Amino acid sequence: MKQKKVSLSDIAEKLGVSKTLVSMVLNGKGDENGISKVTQERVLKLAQELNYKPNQFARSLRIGKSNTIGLIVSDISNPFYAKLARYVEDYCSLNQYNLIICNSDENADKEKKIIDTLLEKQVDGLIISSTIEDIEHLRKINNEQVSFVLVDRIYSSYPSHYVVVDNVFGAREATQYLFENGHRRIGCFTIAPAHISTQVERFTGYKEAFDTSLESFNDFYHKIIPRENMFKTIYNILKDWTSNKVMPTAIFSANNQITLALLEVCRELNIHVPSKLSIISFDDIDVFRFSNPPITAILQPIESIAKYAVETLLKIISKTKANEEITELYQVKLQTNLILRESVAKYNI
Amino acid sequence: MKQKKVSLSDIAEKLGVSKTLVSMVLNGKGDENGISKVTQERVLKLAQELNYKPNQFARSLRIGKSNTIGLIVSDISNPFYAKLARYVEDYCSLNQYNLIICNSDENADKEKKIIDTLLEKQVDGLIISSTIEDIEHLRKINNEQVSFVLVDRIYSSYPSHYVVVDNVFGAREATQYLFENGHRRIGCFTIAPAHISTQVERFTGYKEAFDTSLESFNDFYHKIIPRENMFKTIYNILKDWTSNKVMPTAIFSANNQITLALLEVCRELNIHVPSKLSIISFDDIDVFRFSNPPITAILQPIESIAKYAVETLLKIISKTKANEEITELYQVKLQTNLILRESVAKYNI
DNA sequence: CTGAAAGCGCTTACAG
DNA sequence: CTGAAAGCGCTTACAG
Repeated sequence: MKQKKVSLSDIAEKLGVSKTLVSMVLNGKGDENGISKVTQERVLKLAQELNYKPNQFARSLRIGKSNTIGLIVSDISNPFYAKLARYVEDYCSLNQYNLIICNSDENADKEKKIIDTLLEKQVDGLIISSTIEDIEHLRKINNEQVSFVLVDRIYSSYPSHYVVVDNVFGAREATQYLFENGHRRIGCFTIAPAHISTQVERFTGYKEAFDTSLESFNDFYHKIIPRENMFKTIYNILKDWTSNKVMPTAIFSANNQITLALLEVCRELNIHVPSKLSIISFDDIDVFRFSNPPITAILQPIESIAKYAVETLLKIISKTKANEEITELYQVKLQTNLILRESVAKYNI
Repeated sequence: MKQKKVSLSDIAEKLGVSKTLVSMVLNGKGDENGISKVTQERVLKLAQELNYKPNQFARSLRIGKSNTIGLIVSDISNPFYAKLARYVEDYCSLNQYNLIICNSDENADKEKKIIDTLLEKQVDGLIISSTIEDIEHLRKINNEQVSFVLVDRIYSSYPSHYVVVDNVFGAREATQYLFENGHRRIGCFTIAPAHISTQVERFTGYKEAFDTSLESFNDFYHKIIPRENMFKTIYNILKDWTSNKVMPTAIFSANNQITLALLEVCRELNIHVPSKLSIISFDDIDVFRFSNPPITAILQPIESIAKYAVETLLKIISKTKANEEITELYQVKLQTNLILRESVAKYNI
């Protein structure tokens, strides 16, 4: 049988003092309120003995602050988000904040529900890698109670605080690298849903590389891969390209999950990487270091993303609590790094 | 500027009814309390309009239940725990529970602090992959307020609810597979700290395989790898074995992180896998499907672990709340599956 | 059918 | 130096 939890009044009663006093002492405000050392000692000692743990609900209810923030990502088991979540957690606990992590599964309705639940839980703020297309909803959140900062994905048409990576730059650099290695027929795979900013921007970067390389561009080689049946979809695309003798010599993959599926398809179809097909991928996950061949990839500074996101959010939260007007928008854009490995071959020019 | 949150009394006031009534209607208890349909409609409508969100702190404080559970793992960015967390999250939300995930970093003190924080947050229960060696602390938790179930790791000397995998079986089957392929000099790498039950059990399974194969066993080939400097440690071990001409022909690795480091070392030392060294690993992570060569691995049924853990915990919680005596211990042990790939070669007998 | 009141466990002005 | 009282936003016996 569980024992009853001990509360402030339990301590106060046993000591014959008031709850006020106990509360002050336990919150380190004993000195500033001139509570005698002796009394403080007694309180501390008994709290220790009884293994007293303040009820955070009561506390939060009273002071109107939960010291909790929520993180919403599409899928925590995706290595990119797993790492991101880990670092966000780290920076939260560094600042005495708790974190609640939620998965939206790339489903806008689910994300909206999650936001509602999180608001009911009175989180002080939100870090969101949003999948919602409808900007109105974000506006609604903003008008409501919480501060939030967007990570990873943003809405170009809606100004907000955000911490992202320069996807255009990263994608362009990668595609240019393919050009430098002699490739001209370069495919681009992005992942559905197509409106997600990362995918839009990476496609833009890919496209821009054609301009800087003075190559004419058409989007024949751009394919949007649905999340379900990635393997099958890619399989059919490659089959189609080969049989029509228009197989590209290189593919820029804008998402790590797509790259994994692409690698499997290549294995299945006996398309050797990189001699028959060069591959370059966004995100640098563990698999790419160990795969055959190791994959040339665009590394995102995940820890920095997490750090800036948490710091920005906490800054906004404290300003809001202090009733300060927030005039500026905190917008951080970080650089990517191209990690050269062995999945890109020179194409004979 | 954020608008003030709307509360029950706001609604009650505007409608000229009591908070009681509003609360009842919003909790779906309108009918059973015989609130007229019309009134119910009005309440529901206004709540909707005002975008009312019940304050869960107040609610939880009042009813003494948070509908939140905590999950403690060593590192959420380890793919095994990332997947586990994902599934636990799924089963939680399926049951209207929220989840708080924390990382202990294999640090017992940190884990204890996390447990305290979680208790202050009034979680209804805990799912723990514990790194604490000192059983007394667990006993303390048990005597306190929360129900908990252990996952992944257990304490053989301390009876508790748990959901684990049959590590002995998995390790034995894997090692036997090496024997069947002609190997006799078989190494075993476990990860520190050595007291963790998974590592102990996997070593036991490895050892048992020698018995069933009628081979004499000595622990010369068993090495405990510290978490820091895995690469360097393994590097030195392999160097040492080769120069002393006692290099094993196969290694059973009891942890996926070790396997990754081992793979890197082999690459560095030009030890070809599997022709020079066969490798078999616990945990089946993405990398193993794509690595060169693909790694033969022991698959844990992560989703089932999560499912049973959540279900068990919720069962215990509801019994406790109902003041029922919990007489039996819920202990689930699940089977592993050996996934055959290409990292084990036949050793000429 | 509906409401007044108590209470969950805290913190914080205010008073002495 | 210390305490009584109010109040955060809910739910729930209880009364009518």
